[in-house]
Amino acid sequence: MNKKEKAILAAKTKVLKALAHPARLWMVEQLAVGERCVCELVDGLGLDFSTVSKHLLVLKNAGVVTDDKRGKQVFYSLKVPCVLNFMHCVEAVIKGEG
Amino acid sequence: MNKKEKAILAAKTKVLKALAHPARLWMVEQLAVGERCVCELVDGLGLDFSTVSKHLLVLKNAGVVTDDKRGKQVFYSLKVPCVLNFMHCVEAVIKGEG
DNA sequence: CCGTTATTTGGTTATGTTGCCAAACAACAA
DNA sequence: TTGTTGTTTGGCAACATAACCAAATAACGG
Repeated sequence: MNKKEKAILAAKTKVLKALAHPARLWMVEQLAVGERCVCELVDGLGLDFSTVSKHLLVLKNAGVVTDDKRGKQVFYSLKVPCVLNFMHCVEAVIKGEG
Repeated sequence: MNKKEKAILAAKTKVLKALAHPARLWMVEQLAVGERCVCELVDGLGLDFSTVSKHLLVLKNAGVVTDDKRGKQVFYSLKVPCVLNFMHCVEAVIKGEG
């Protein structure tokens, strides 16, 4: 495995890691429906504002979501909708497990 | 979010977490080509046997791979090939980043 | 300007993950 | 049986992650 291959692997891992947390995955599924402000996500999750904000930063750094500040609120939306397609496969894995 | 929804979310997260490590992702990509014994994966990764074995256990517990002992060797293979399809999407995310 | 609301940043503590080593186990050969 | 090879398990030290609180920042209204 050379350096370039390692870098690609690290980049892919970053995306997967970003999705691999219940709160973040839930938010991604919400954003699939449509954009949400941070406050809506906080309400839905029942976590601290700061915690949600940090989770959103992880998703943003991974390139999964974008943010758009409008007035006092920040709206997040899904940047790459195909992310959801592979949830079907994840569900297939879960069923194969039982 | 009720208990059932939380359980489903946790199950999905387990699969994503299993994939969200460079060594494990690399192994999954290898297994997509065909089954491999642990020793081949150890050689490819340059990690300790015990480390690789534990990574494989994570993938197995997540339902991503299966193992088959033949003689002294254990062969691992991809249980749910669709897992690879979504790598295309992950690559799209990476490109969107640059 | 001052206060209020929405969000982010910093810091701390608790918890989880990773990798190595050593030891145990399993299958086979001598 | 003893040795050898391939693999798993247990344990520990290093490091990463997640949650909360408190404080900082940003946008707006009075």
